[in-house]
Amino acid sequence: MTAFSTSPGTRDILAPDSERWRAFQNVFAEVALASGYRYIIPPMFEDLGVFLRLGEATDVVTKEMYDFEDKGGRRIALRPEQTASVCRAFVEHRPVTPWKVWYAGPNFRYEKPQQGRYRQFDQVGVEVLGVDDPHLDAEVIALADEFYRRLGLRKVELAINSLGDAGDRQRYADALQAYFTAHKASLSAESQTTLAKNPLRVLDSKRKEDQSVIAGAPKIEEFLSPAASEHFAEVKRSLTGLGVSFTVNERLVRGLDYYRRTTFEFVSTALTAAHTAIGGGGRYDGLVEELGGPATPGIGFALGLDRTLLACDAEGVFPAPNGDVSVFVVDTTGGSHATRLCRVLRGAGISADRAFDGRSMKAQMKAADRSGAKIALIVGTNEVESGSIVMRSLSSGEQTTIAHGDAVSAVTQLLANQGS
RNA sequence: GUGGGCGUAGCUCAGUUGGCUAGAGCGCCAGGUUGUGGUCCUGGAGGUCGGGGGUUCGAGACCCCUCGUCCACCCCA
Repeated sequence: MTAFSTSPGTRDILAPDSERWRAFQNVFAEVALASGYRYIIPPMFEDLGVFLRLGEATDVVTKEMYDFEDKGGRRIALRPEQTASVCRAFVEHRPVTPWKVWYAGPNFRYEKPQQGRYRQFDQVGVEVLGVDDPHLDAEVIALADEFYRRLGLRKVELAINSLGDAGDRQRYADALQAYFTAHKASLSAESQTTLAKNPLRVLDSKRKEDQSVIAGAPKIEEFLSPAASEHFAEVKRSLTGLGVSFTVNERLVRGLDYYRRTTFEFVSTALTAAHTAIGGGGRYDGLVEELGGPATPGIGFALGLDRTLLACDAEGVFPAPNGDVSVFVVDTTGGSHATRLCRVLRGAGISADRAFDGRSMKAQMKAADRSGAKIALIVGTNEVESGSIVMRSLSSGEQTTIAHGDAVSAVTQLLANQGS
């Protein structure tokens, strides 16, 4: 019989990585909660239509959607991201604005896996609905910046841009369409294909043969309305005031069609792989409306958990937390003493483990060593007769005999001494 | 979806132009140590060589297909 393994693009996250993931999400939760964001848990699948609003020209929608028909005949899709779900939730519940939420969890995209890219991938992120103020844009960006700092990352660069309002964006897209069409012959075959679908995305091409054409392309700046232009200027002023360094990248258009005005992206310069973007986001004024809600401005970002952790590895920061127990109980009399001792210790808030199956003392000591415990409590026939326990420091090898009832206090004291 | 590399023990890998019952290190189990781990020594368990088909007297090695994985393109976190 053939054993099963995980589906392509998915994997088991085992300890200690799994504990690192939890710690990662905990740090993000702290940062978000400190800024007034509340936790939201949207469903992992929704009506396909929710995600079609991401834009008909986006690959996420056209070729990467995990969609299927459920037993009730509904068109369902596993969420490829969470922004659309949050907006749908906003329309459904109509919370008072500003509505500030944060989230963490898996998304699904049917792509070919490679480094830093999986079919099931985790993101953490925030969204704010109902606020147009450029100071919010700065707050949101600064929040991501603060999070990276808390992880210990230093080699993260922030690029920002403004795509203008819907009208600006459209006029710019038209201008790009005209420009690139005029220079079509000089573009790569891939970019020519892209041009037909979304001229903005041609700016994103990394191909060498496209660079000279891209360099001469019209700039978004010239198409921004006075309002959008002033909004962007205020975002930049606010960021500068916060001490968040950034560069303006006029070619930063990002992959999802719903972006308006402010867009931003975080890139790790410590990563050498193909995917160095570890987070990004922007404004999506108009998305709520498209989902059937009232005209509502929105902004948010999502950070890729995998990629950010890869960046952490590259910088040698944010290691996995220690998951070792404090005490390991060795019982050579059958195991019932270990059962009771573990219960007492755990009840007192001291993490404890023990061996099973009546293994030899040597084997149990080996297990104790491997457990990473600081202390071994040893109960053999001698100890049972005298009502005592041997307490051994696994680092120094020193051991003392304590009274059976003193286990918690003696262990607490020894741990305190070794803790420093 | 396209292209390339790689699939041999739990892990990392070696296996000469195809040739005995497929190896190493680490890990695991047991013993050396009749109550005590981390070092050392000895022994042991564990592999349908990703799967299927083919060539051959003979295939882990060669051919075809397939699956998986890694990397890159596309795109994105």
